[in-house]
Amino acid sequence: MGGKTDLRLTMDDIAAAAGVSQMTVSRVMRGTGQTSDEVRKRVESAARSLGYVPNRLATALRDETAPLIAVVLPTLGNRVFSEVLNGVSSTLTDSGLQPVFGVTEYSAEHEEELVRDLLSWRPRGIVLPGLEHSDATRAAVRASGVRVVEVMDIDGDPISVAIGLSQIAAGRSTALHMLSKGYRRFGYIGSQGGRDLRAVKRLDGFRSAIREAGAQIVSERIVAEPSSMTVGRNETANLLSERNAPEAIYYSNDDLAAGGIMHCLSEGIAIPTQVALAGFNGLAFLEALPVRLTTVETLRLQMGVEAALHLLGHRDDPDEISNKKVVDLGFRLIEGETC
Amino acid sequence: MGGKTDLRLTMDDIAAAAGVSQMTVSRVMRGTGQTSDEVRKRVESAARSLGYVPNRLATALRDETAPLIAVVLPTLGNRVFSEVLNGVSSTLTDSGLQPVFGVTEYSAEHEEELVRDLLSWRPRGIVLPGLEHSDATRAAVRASGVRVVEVMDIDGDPISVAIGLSQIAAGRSTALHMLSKGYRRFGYIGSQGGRDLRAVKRLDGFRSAIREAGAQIVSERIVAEPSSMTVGRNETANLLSERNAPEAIYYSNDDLAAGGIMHCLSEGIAIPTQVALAGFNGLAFLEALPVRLTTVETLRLQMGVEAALHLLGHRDDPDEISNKKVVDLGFRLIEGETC
DNA sequence: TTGAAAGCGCTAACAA
DNA sequence: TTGTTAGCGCTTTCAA
Repeated sequence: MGGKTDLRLTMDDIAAAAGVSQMTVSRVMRGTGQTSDEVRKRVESAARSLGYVPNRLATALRDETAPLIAVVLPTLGNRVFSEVLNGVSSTLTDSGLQPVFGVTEYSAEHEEELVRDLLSWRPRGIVLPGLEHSDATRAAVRASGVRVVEVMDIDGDPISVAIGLSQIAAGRSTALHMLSKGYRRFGYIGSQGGRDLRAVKRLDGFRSAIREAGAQIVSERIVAEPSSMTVGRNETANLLSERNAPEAIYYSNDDLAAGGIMHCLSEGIAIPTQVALAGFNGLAFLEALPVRLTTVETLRLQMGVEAALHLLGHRDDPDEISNKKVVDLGFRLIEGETC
Repeated sequence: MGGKTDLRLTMDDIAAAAGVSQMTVSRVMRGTGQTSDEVRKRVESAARSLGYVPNRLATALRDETAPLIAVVLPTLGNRVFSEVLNGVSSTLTDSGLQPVFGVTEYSAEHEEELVRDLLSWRPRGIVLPGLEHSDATRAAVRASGVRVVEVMDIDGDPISVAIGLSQIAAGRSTALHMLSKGYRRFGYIGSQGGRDLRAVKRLDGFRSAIREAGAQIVSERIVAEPSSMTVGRNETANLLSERNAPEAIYYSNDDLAAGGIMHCLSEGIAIPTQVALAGFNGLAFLEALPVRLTTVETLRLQMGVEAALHLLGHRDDPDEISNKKVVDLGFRLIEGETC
């Protein structure tokens, strides 16, 4: 009971300074129960002057859950995921919850470990990217009993709630649009070495529609690197220099497609007459390009927002029987000048 | 002491299943102390089969500190900060620490509240953006005793460790380059309504060099919105349509400047003969543009990495006497084709 | 090599 | 209106 030498202040310190019990400090801090104005003022001024910061670890331990929302992201290198994170984060402001996050770099093993790590914080909820997870990951989430939302994709069987769009339908839709413009010979440019499973689904949807129409994909280039405008530009150059080059190119996302536009602008290649292009995501910067890209608009920010609202309990819970729910935010094909 | 109905497993549950004491489970989990192979195996298999997930809240409460690194960001809407976050996050992988973060939206009051919230997790360290913080924020950080790193800027007095670059020098350096090319009448385009204090410092540095040379800034346009290519494109159009339009434009960052390039490409305005442009940051996507922007390269990812390493204790501690340290990562003027 | 006791800082429940 | 007690799940200390 000697003098406190630690920097960390506890409610006991404030209690001593204010001449009340520690429990009274707790009540004043939380504004619960009845406390006389007199005492409240004494406690508040003691807390302020000593610079008391509550210890949420203790509260969380007591409550058996921490005011945290865990967010798993494939990468921070792609705007798309920082937009989802932004949606979660901004929705959490003023809710008293904090986001904790980790990045998998598109690896299922990393995801498994990361999910375990994040769950050990006893978060109020967890946001996962996509619907493909290892059995162990699924089991860990289920066993934890925390609310889960899987974002981005709805083509598959969610653990509980999925919020996103049909990636397959988005790919098909792009194909149908391009086919309607009369293109028959297609190229595809992707990145991440095929580890982005949503991109794979889009390509599947795209490919099936192309085949059904009797048209063909003459070349698919999927590089190992992350996507970027530079990669898109270089791969477009490579693709167009192949003999038997395609009339139209489908890119796995807007960054790559914008790189394609840049290549054409630099080389004086006419769009869409010499080559047609289509992207995916509808990123804001496309508006500023000299040529408007045809793309599929997705609602990344809103996915984060809706996910957070679900985890906060401001949305309907999953259906009682199946314990599952799918929220299709849809997509919109935006016809630009590139096909 | 009845049967456990909760989903949450504790070491007691594992202990019961393995027929040992809870303390033995703790030892096995952490791999400390001596445990017989026999017992270790029993405990490990019980933990695995029951799906035990440790409760870090309890450990953290006991340890008086949580294995967390708190990160404060002005916004997630700007690539620059997600790159810093990425640097922190990737450096933390395999260190056993998790990033928790929050966004201030460039508001000092939000920052104050956010910092208090984050400190209540008893993190191992905290990363703050820039050197300008309210007295209360500074006091809270100091009182908490956690390690702090301030990133992005080194023009000022750090709380402890600052890692970044001289924003003022970066602005001056750009001005000197443009002056050396013979431009005398300048324009400036910024965003965030002047709330981005690093941008303000760059402009100060730019302005002083321009004045010293006897040249002038004929127009400054600072919009309230966040920066984007679209804003840059529109504001460039506005600036160039003013009578008495400038010969050269300095933008507060690359997104805005890239928008300027797009405007010129679309309108057939020759760069740099009709108008010269310069940006700031050296973002990767610039490489893909048809016209290479003259800009100042900064090391966002590295700032995050260095900040995390400091907080992990893998870098020198601040000087014993002053308790402060400044790490100047510098910047590099990249001469493109725009001035 | 294993176990029992105490306590980290907080809050629910009960008592005064 | 205020205070006391017990305990959240771990780990440190001491004992067996």
